[in-house]
Amino acid sequence: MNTDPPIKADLPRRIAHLDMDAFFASVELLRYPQLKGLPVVIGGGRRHADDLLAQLRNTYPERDWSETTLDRIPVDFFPRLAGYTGRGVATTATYAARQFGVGSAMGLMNAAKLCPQAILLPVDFDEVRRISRLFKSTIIEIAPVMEDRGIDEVYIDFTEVPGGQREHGRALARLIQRSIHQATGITCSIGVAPNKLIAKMASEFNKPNGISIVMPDDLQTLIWPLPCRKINGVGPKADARLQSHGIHTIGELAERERSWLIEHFGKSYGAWLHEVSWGRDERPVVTESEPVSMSRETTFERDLHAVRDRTELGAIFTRLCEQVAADLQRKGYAGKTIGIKLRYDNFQSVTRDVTLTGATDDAITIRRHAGLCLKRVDLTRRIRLLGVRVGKLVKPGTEGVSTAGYSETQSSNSRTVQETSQDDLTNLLFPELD
DNA sequence: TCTGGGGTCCTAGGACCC
DNA sequence: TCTGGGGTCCTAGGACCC
Repeated sequence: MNTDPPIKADLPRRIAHLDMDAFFASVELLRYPQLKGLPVVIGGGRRHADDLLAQLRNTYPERDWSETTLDRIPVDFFPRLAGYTGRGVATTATYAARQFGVGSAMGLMNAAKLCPQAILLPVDFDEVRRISRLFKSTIIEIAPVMEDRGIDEVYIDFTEVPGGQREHGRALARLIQRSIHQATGITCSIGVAPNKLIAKMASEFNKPNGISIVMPDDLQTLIWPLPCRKINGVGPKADARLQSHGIHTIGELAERERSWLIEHFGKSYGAWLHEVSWGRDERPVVTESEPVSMSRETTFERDLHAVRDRTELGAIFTRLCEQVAADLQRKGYAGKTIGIKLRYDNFQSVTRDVTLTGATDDAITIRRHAGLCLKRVDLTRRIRLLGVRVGKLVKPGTEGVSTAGYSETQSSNSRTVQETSQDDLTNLLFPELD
C-alpha cells in the first residue's frame, strides 16, 4: 500500500498575515455604535456600562434604560481621557484618536495630554475573547492552516487552499475579510506574500480594512524603502544600534555584508538580519503549540514597601499564586519551575526562580517556593510590580490517571490558603524583616 | 505624572558529568 | 601544579511581540 501523499504541483508559497483593525476599540464600538468616528481610547479601569446606566436613570428617570439600550446613551455621557490619573496604558485607540498621536502601549496620562477629549473605555476581555474565537473559527472554515499569533492576529497558509493562488491570494483574502466582517462586524487588514516576514509587513500597508499583495519581485520597491523597525524582530534597541551605524532602511541593511552584520550583531542575530533584509524567511505556519509558561503579575496603584505595606503585599502575593494555580488547573498543566518577578520604583526588574524535582499546579506549593525566591531579592526598595510564574510546563495525566483524587487534593489545598492567617503569610513571605 | 499584562526566545556563566 | 573538551541543566537578565 502506498502511504505517500499524492504528488502535488509545486505551487508558489502564499502566506497571509491578518490583523484585526483596532480590535479592542472595535469590540467596544459594537456595543456603543454612537461613538463611531470619534476618538476613543481603550485601556485601564473597570467596566463603565453600569455606571453609565446608573447616571442615565438618574438623569432621565422616566425612560427605561437597560443593557439593550446602550446604543442610545448620549455621547456626552461617556467619560473622557482628560483628568485621568493612574498607571494604565492604552490597549488600542480608534483611528480618529490615532490622528492625535495616541497609540497602543502609551501611558494614559500622556495620551490625555495629546487628546483630552477622547472617550476612555475599559477593555471587556470576555467579549474580546469571544470575538477572537469567532474570527479565527471563521478563517479555519475557509483556510485550515492557521497560526494563532495572539488575540487579534493570525498567519494563514494560502498555498494549497482551493483558490488560494487566484490573483496571487487577493481573491481568498477578500473572501476571508468579508466573512469575518459578516460574522463579527469588525474589519481586518490582510497582507499576502511569499512568507510570514513579508506578509506581516504587508498587512500594515493598507490599514484599515485593506488587502496588500506582495510578490518576490516587489522586494526592492516595496520592502527596501521601509525603516528597519518594521521588521518583526527588530525592536527599539536593535533599531538604535542599526541607526548608529547609519542603517535606517531595510535596503541599507541589505547593502551590508553578511560578515559585517555578524561581526557587529553576533553570529545568530547578524545572520538573521542579513536574511530578512533580502526578504528570506522559510518559517512554516504552525497550527499547534504547547505553552511554555504561565504567569500572573500586577502593578500596584502606588509603590509598596516590603515592611510598611507587608499586609497588602502578602495578600497580593497569595492571590497571584492562587491565580496561577487556577490557570494551570483550568488548562490542565503543571510546571516544574516556580519564579517571581519584581519591578522596583525605578522600573528595574529582577527575577528569581527555582526548579523542583516534580511538576506542580498547587497554590500552596507554588506560594511556598515563590516565597523562598522572594527572600533572595532586595526588599528594602520600593516595589511597583509583583509577578509569579510557573514554567517548564507538562501536561499531567493525559490518559488513565485518576483526576478525581487529584482535584480533591487541589481544592483542600486552596481552602488552606484562605484559612492561613495574614500573619502566617507575611512570616512566610518576609520572615527576616520581623 | 512616565512606562500594563501575558507571553516567547536568546545569551551567558556556572555546576556537574563523562 | 596545571589544566582537555563535550554536553546538559539551571538561573538571571533582556529583547521583543501582541
